[in-house]
Parts: sequence; structure tokens; C-alpha cells
Amino acid sequence: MATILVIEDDARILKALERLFVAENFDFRTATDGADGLKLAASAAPDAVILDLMLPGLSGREICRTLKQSLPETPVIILSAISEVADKVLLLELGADDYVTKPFSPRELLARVQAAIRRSKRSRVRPTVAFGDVEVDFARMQATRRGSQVALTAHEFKLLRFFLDNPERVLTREELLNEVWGYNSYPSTRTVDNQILKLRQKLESNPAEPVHFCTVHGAGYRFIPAPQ
Amino acid sequence: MATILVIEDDARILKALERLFVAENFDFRTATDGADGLKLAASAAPDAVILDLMLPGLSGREICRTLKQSLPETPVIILSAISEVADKVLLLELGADDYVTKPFSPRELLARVQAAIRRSKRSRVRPTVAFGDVEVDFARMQATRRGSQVALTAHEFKLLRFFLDNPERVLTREELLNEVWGYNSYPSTRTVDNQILKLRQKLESNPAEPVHFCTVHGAGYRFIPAPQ
DNA sequence: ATTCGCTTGTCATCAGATTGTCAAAAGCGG
DNA sequence: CCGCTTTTGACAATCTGATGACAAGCGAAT
Repeated sequence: MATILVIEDDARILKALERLFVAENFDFRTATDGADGLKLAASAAPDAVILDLMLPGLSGREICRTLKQSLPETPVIILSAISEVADKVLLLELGADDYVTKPFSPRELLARVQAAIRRSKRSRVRPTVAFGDVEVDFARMQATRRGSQVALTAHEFKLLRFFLDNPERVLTREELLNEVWGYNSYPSTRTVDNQILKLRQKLESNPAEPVHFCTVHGAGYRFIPAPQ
Repeated sequence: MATILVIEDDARILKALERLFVAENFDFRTATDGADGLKLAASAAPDAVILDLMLPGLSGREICRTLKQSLPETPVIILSAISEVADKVLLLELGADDYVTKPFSPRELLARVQAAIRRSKRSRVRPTVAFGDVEVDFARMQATRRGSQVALTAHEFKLLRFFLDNPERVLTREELLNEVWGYNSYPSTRTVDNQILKLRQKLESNPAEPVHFCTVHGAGYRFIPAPQ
């Protein structure tokens, strides 16, 4: 199973995270300050690191930078109060792969960690995920197709992320509406079709005959990362 | 159908929830205090628990913690006033999987419960079923015969699933129409034959002499997973 | 064994449902 | 207020499932 290292000084959060990740069969390691964290990261070789930006001793930013220098391929997920990441550019500078703001939902954190690990396993170089001739960088909210930039909107990204997190599975329109749009909004199912249409137009080689974003008539849609 | 346990002391809310979930064919169980709730959770093995944080007797938090210890697989959805969950970290600490704040929309609660059940099942259910030289993956809605892809429609999958759930048993056309097509539609029995025909053509080695989808003259059909 | 009556297999066709697509309206943030 | 994103509604294109006709198969009685 995967190993995860959490660098965090709040005991409450540590305990909560332990419960969450142990339930998912992670090998769970912790450090309560930066120095410890860096040592453990070197010895335990975790598959991902969750890092609180607010720590005693070394600053979280410093730790992140150092981590990324010694273990560039290990994904780092930043845990922080909203105000601290008002500027996302900062996170990119730090080399972080993703971030979750406090207060956060357990599910979301888990999903992001798992996605980060998946991503890092697939391509050990950058925090990007690729399918077909498309490359997606979630940290930068950018996508490229055959090397050229494709602009995606916030919703399109959310939808794309959900597809990437649930490859091959048939996802019903309702499931997509619930998970991507949220439980409080009730757009018509036509909205989903339109959003799919956009993804196809932007990311498929031939939008008329989608290879990745496939229709399953009478059921919903299925994302297929690699055709064939 | 799925079983749901609601631990809640407000009779009005209980009644509302009962209407909601019974209409969706849930097996609906209730407890009005924590001790009862824990007992019922152990005996009824619900697929999900809805828990009010404000209860007489044991505190909701205590109940949640205990629930998660005894039944870590069972998703718990917290029901609470807004002020009680100002801090989502608290919920994480409790081990809850999701939460809804009062006043809540019935539809949202229902959606969240269903999503939670889906998620919990996704992680433990074996994804594929096999019979003869056929392999079926319901999550992906794909089937293969001797390793090669077979395209099945949504209805065909429904029918196939019902057969797989009721192997060896003779199923009358009426039974199939009710269970697979639903109680509201009344197609002729010829429709069933046609659907069976399709399954045979797609999944049988020799459709003319079916081995799995067998006719029981004068009665209906019987599914036989392993011939002989 | 043959025949008759009923049940089932099979096919082409058509109506209905589902989805793709577009343009206009409604939101939304700056 | 403007420009962009999202949603909606309408229509076309597509696919699916239901239907009915007819052939073939089965079982029982002759």
C-alpha cells in the first residue's frame, strides 16, 4: 500500500487524518515540525506528502521548497487556511502539486491525495496527467493538445478532473451533476451534454467521433484515457 | 434494496425522512436515541446511517465515533444545525463521511446518501462477474467474450444483471417484465423474447443452441452460469 | 408416427426516447 | 456596464426497444 507523510502540528487534525488514511490502508507517517518532516521524507520515501503551511520552526514554504529539491517526484499537497493561498502563484513557486484549504472535506483531501499519487506514478516528472495527445496540469489549470494550449473554464476542469479520477467507469448524468456541480444546484441534464460537448470540442482530435469522452446510450458517459 | 438507519429524536423530521426514503424503496429503520441507534446499527447492518448531532442521552459525537469503530465501512452522514459544524475539521475528527445542515433539502440529503453508499460499495465490491467464456464489468458497462469486446445496451445490461442475480431459477416473462422493465411499462411478452435473443446472439457461442440463457417451454427462461 | 395447438425464435419496421448541437437567455465577476 | 461562462430550450440526428408477422419448435393426444 501507499505511504503517506503528514507534516502538521495540530494534534486534532493529525488524529483525524490518521483515521482517514489508515481506513484506506495507507502506511501513515507523521511529523510535527519541518526538520522532522524532511528527515522522515528522506528515510520513509512516502508516495505523497501532506504539508501544513503554518508550522513552528522552519516555515512551511521553506519545507516545501526543500522537499521538492530532494524528492522532486513526490507529490506535495498543501494544507492551509484560505487566506494563505489567496495567491495560487505562490504555490506553484513552491513546487506544490495541489492544495486543500481548511476547513476541508475528508473526501476531497483523500481524492486529491489519491489523484496526486496516481498522477505521479504515471509520469514521474511533472504534476501533469496525460491521455491521448492531451496533457493536463491541474496545478496550473492548463491543458495542452499536441503541444498547443487549450483554454478550459473552471467547470470544464472540474468535470475533467472527475473523469480522470473515475476512468473507465460509466458515470450517469445525475452522478456527474451531484459530484461536479454540487448537490444544491439542479441544472437540467442537458447541461451535462453541453459541457461534454465543450470538452470534446477542445480535447478530442475528432469531436464528432469521441475517443475519450464516450457516450453510453441510456446510461451516461465513460472516460477512456487510452483508446483501444 | 438498501437499508438506512436514522438516529434522530425530532418526530417531525423522522416522519419527513421516512416519507422520503420509503418512496425510494429504502428499508427505513429509526432510533430516537444513541443507545438504541448503536444497537440497531449492529443488528440491522444498514448501508448508511444518518445521524443527528443533537440528541438526548449520548452525545452525537460519541455515537459517531463508536459507530465508526464498530462499523468502519458504513458511511455516516451527519445532520446538524449550521452552527454546530462551523468547523468541518470536527466532522473529520468524528469520522463522518458527509454532512447536511438543517434546514436541509430532501433531495440533497437523498443524493448525498446515495453517493455515500455508491462510494462505499465501489471500494469493496468485486467489479467483474464471469460465466462461461463471458466476463461482465457492470461499473464499466462492458462485456467480453473470449477476450473480445461485446457491446451491450443499457436494457441488455439490466436484464443480464437480473439473470446473474437469479441463477438457475426459472424466471417467467411477467417476472422479468416487472423486475427489469419496471412496473409502469407493459410491453408484450414478445419483447422479452427479443431481448433474450439479443443476449444469446451477443453472448452465446452458438446462439441457436443456448447454453446459458435457456428456454423453459411454457414457463419462461433460466440462466445457467456454468453449463453441466 | 402424425397431427394439431400452442409456445417460442427471428426478422424488418416504426415509434419513441435519448443524445448532439446550436443559438439565445441568464448569470456572474470585474 | 461589458465580456465571459453557464444554462436553457429547440430542433435534428441517432439509437433503442416494442410490435406484429411468420416460421420453427415443442408437447400431447390421436
